[in-house]
Amino acid sequence: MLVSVKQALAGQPAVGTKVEVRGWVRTRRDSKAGISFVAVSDGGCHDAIQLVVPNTLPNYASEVLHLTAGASISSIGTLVASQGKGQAFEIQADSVTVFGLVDDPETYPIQPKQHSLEFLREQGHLRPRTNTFGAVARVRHHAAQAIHRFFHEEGFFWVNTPIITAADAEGAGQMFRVSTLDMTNLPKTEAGKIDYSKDFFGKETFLTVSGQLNVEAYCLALSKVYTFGPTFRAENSNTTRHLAEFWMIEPEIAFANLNDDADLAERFLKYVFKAILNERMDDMAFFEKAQKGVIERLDKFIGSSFERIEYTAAIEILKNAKKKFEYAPEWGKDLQTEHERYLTEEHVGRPVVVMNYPEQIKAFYMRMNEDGRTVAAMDVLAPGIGEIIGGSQREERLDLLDARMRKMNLEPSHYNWYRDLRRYGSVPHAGFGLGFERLIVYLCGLANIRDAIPYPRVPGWAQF
RNA sequence: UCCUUGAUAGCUCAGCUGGUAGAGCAGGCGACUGUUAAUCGCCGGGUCGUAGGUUCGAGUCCUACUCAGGGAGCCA
Repeated sequence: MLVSVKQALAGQPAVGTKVEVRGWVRTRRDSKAGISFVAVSDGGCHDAIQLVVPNTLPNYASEVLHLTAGASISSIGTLVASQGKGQAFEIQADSVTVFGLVDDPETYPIQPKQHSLEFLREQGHLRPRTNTFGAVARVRHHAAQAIHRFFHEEGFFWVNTPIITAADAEGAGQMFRVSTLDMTNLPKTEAGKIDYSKDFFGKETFLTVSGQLNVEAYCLALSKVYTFGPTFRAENSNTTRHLAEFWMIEPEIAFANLNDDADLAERFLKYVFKAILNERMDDMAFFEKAQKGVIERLDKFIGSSFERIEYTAAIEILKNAKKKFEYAPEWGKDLQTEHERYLTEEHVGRPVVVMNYPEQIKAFYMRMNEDGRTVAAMDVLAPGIGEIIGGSQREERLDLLDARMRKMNLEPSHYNWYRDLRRYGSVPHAGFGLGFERLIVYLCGLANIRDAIPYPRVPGWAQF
């Protein structure tokens, strides 16, 4: 019977049964005792199963001895308890069928050795065969499943907001243009500008930078909703934390305030972290070897309650801190990464929610507080990474929303459908945004976000 | 975009005050072995990122460019 490598490693279905496994060779070791040991991985779990291949097989000399890392095979044999150390079970092979050998083993990029992550980024089509990227892919899948499961269990509906949009959701952020116009022969208006009425949608269109505004409309109908999909930013950011194409999770809850939002963020993160520790301990153990403390970090995160601090209080804490900062903390300015790390790592030593920021540094849709100078915004800061979630209570009062838009030089009439939501049965509501890849970076202890997504897109790089 | 570091064999790297290139791994061959990214021996493998310049002579010094890493800003 056909079994997965994962099953075989667990001795399933039972020692003594004839099983078939299929996968890719990791290593081959020959013994003159008349056998070869072939480690085979099918990617379904971290470890490879060991095949014990006797030299009596008809294709032993012609094929088995030419197996190198990356070759694809299937093998039928008997599942047995291993005589060697290092694995509990192995397969005593009766046959080995080769699907594809490696053309030129010397230049096959994925060798049984440590590769640099930079090198592997240039091998985007082969890097999923490595331990690291196999593990990242599996953790990513389980995280995505846990996220959907969390929201589903809490009564949320998944809303698929559009990828192609006409407006800039936050009035900030460079967008990728979507157009079918002939770039070598652009239609012009009488004023000499590009005539987008001739374009596919009859107007200027872009790839979305956030699904938030769209999902708010569904929130004010279905009460609890979330988005989980791709997002695009054309910023020229060359950092370990930015991608031009990334996946974002944005829940939105009606009849809720900022405290409800922070509660949701806390339940959400703990649920997902718990799921990964329960479901992917094999891969987490592997990451632990590369980055000591990643498991403990998640354990502590799950076990601690989030500290909540007012922005104004946070500034005071930073001003009174003995630590010297490169940028002096000052009320009215955004917290620097060094400030965020200090608050969460040194001052409280567990996750922190900073709440109620000065209005001038936050987006137009965030709700004005009673004090008239702060808005109901929050950032969740985590030890070891800093900001992991940003959210807010939304401004549900039309007059105040319009006032803030004008203050930020946005034309309210361009947002009429969004303003309608405040005219017809408006309610207090709140939500937050989370970059999925940043979550993966944190879970796996990765250093660069380009390794948290299968095919990273960043300025100057769109290979594969 | 700014600052900074780097680019030498398929991969990871060494190569001093300039004197025309080395190791480990991988690959091939052999030895040995129920082996664990095995071990040992031998062999093949390089336009030193690109283009100029200085010099009798450049991997090494200078200039420009390209690409990459790290940091910053922006943010998720």
